[in-house]
Formats: sequence, structure tokens, C-alpha cells
Amino acid sequence: MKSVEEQLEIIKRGTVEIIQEDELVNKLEKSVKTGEPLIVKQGFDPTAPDIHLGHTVTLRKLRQFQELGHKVVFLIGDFTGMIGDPSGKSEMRKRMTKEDVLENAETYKKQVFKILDPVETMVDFNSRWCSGMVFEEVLALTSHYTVARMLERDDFEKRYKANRPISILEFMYPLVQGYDSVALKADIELGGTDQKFNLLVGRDLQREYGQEPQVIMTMPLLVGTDGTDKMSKSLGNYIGINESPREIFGKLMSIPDALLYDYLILLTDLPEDELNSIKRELDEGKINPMIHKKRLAREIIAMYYSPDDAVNAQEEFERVFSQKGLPDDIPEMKFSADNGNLWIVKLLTDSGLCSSGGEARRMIKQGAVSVDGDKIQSIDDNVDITSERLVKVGKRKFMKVRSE
RNA sequence: GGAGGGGUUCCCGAGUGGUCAAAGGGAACAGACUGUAAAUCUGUCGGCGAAGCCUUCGAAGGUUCGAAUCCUUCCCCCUCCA
Repeated sequence: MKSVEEQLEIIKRGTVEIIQEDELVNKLEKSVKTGEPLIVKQGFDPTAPDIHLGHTVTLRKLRQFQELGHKVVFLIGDFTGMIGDPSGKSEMRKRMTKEDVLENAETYKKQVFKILDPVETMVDFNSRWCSGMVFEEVLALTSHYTVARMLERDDFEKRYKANRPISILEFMYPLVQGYDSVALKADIELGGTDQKFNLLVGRDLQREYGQEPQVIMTMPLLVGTDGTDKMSKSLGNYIGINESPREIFGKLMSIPDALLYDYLILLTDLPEDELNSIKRELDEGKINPMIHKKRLAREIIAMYYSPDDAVNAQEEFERVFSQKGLPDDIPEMKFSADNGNLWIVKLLTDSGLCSSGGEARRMIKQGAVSVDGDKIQSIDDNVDITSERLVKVGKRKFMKVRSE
């Protein structure tokens, strides 16, 4: 096991806040002395089994803890997910069944173990202790916190002031999450900066239950591909680690330049001095940021796929978009046609290249559709598909079609 | 329990009997310019082989030649008072 100083240096990298750092040092010292690993916990919503780069920020930190020999608990908050939130104001929280949760958990594991060590990770569910709680225990839990303190939480305060509803159930969430830390006797809890309040509740509750309070560590929230909001599935500004190398490469190339440096720090293992020199180059404007974006994309694809995949993705990207060539595998489809002719609008909708006739007409009118490189001029055009034709819609949709 | 306000197309939001597939903004998509960056400009943005027709304004009924707009019932949300 590494020394406290060495561990601390690794642990601190990229964090926004550690509360309290001296407590962390104490815990590490004790751990080094006794050889007992620290219990590091992070909770996850059971509803979103699509892991994206935003999730990987804290997951990578968890991985570092594992490499340092500590015990990571990947906690799935299935209990609250199975209750659902009837007030469902911000987003529809659907009630999930046990089966849903288990299924999602499996999907989670598959993806998460691209980052975490599958052997060393303890996957747990908070229903394990929550489901069995009797009402007395629940009431006792609620007695440890006050409404005023709850309202300290940023979004509660805002909603309260804006006369927007807050269900009592929502008040319970931080308590449940905090109680999870009690149940797990967590030493450290990790989360994004938006989790700070909930993490702090865990500290308070552990104290109330006679435990040594956990240290909390917050990590920056990764801004999504739109450049404004945090990366999230519901906003559609995410890059999933399960997406194909080609998609990941493309999406990373299209992030706003302003995000590039943050992505490099938070998502890659590039050494400090290299990051610094990249930052210098970017700040001085001497280099086209695209160069480093390609680097970023390669690093990430190499991490979740392989270095070869990374190189291939880049080659294909350059061919298709820089040189306006063709991608490697273009989907093929066969259609029945009278005399080998197929009306272009029908071709676009039946192939799925356009979702409706209206959209197909629009695309054609806007000059976004070409067949074998020739732009379609009229929505009345027919395409002779007796031999294979290459249809292109917009910049990135390709398909080879021919009659059956 | 009482009083009042409200539910509109992906989101916000205008619209109080025909000229409404519904203003405006955002998002998104396409084109130009680029580095699939940003900014900018242009266009599109319910469905239909599209003249015209069909479905949409919380739900179901009703009035009317005609309803997002009026009436009835129901569902949901918010505010204030208690």
C-alpha cells in the first residue's frame, strides 16, 4: 500500500472540494497503519443505465481508489426508484419494478466495469436496508433533520421561493442517501458538485448515529456537448461510453472549443506536464484546437475500446468529413421497385433516412440529398435502383440501395 | 374546508368563435462559411404521392354552419386564507 502522501496526491487530482481534508488524512493514516481499506461509496440512480462520459468523471476517481487498495461500493438507489415520485415535477419519475431495477443493474455493471475493477467492486442496493425499515425507524430518521436545514439545499430553496412544489418525499431523498452512508459505514462518499448537500447530510447522519462522519469529495460536473448544461441523457447532450468509436469520435470533435481543456483533464490520464503544455498552446492560440480534440478523442476511444479502434475512428473521420469521402460500413437495403424506379421521397422514408415524407421533402428542397454524388433537384424525382446507388442525406447519413 | 389562477404543438409562451397546423423565443434539423468549434447569414420545423385532405391546443361530451377559444362533467397543477 502506498504512503499517505502518495495516496493523497492521486486522490486530490481533479477534485473540487474535500470536506474535511484533515479527516481524510486521518483515515488514510489509520488505513495504512492497520492495512484496512477505506470504504468508498457512490450512489447511482437506477433509472439511467446508459453510462456517459459525465459519469466517468467520478467513476475514474473510484477506480483510482481501487488501485490504491480501497473498497469501492457501487450503490444502486433502487429503493427510491421503486417508490417513484408522484409529484414528478421536474421529470417523470416512473415507478420501477424489482425486475426493472435488476435489469438496469445488469446493464450498469456491463458498462461500469469498463472502468471499475469487476472483482474488487461491491455492487449493493439500498433496498437491502431500506425495505426492511419499520415506520418507527423512518420517523426516527426524520427527527435528525430540520426543515430549515433541508431548505438550505440550493434547488429546494429556489423552488420554495419560486412557489414551485417540493414533495415531502423529495425531502426524504437526502435522508435516505445519508442513511445509506450509515448503513455502509462509509468512510468516503463521492459525487458531483451538485451532490454536495446530500453528501453533507450523510456526514450529519453518521454523527447522529454515532459513527465517524464520512469525508466527502466532489468532482466537477462535466458540461455536455451543447457547451452549456451538465451532461445528461435527458438533455441529449451526452456521449455514451457504449456508443461506437465512430460516434464518440464525431461527437468529441463537435464539442465547443471551450470545453476541450476540461475534457482533457477530467476524462484522460494525460500527465500533468503534458496537460500544461496543451493549455499553453491553446491559450496562446498558436495551434488549431482541432489537433488536440483529435488527441482527446483518440485517448477516450483507446480507453473504452482499443488504440486500434481509436486510429480507425480518426482515419474514417478524416476521410468522411475532412475529405468528404465515404465511411467504412455503409448500411445496405433492398427495395422493390416498378421498372427499377423508386420515387425519391418513398426511398427516403422507407429506408429510414428520413422519418416522414415531410422531412424528406424538406431535405430535398434544402439540397441535402444526393444520389451517387448528384444532388436531387426535385421532390418528384425517381431513382433507378436496378444497380446499386449511394444515397446521402445531410452530412452523415449514408445508405446503399438497390432493387431486390 | 373556503377563494382565486392555470393545463396550447420537443420546451417556454401568445392566442378568448371563423383569416389557426396555431404569433414570438429556445432547442433541433438542413444549406452557406469552417476545423462536424464558436459566431454569423438563410431556410425548415404535425401527418399524407400533398390541389387538397386528415390528426393536434389536459380528458370526455355538448352548443354552433364553424371551437384552442362558449357550455357541462371529469382529471391534474399552482397561489392565497384556514
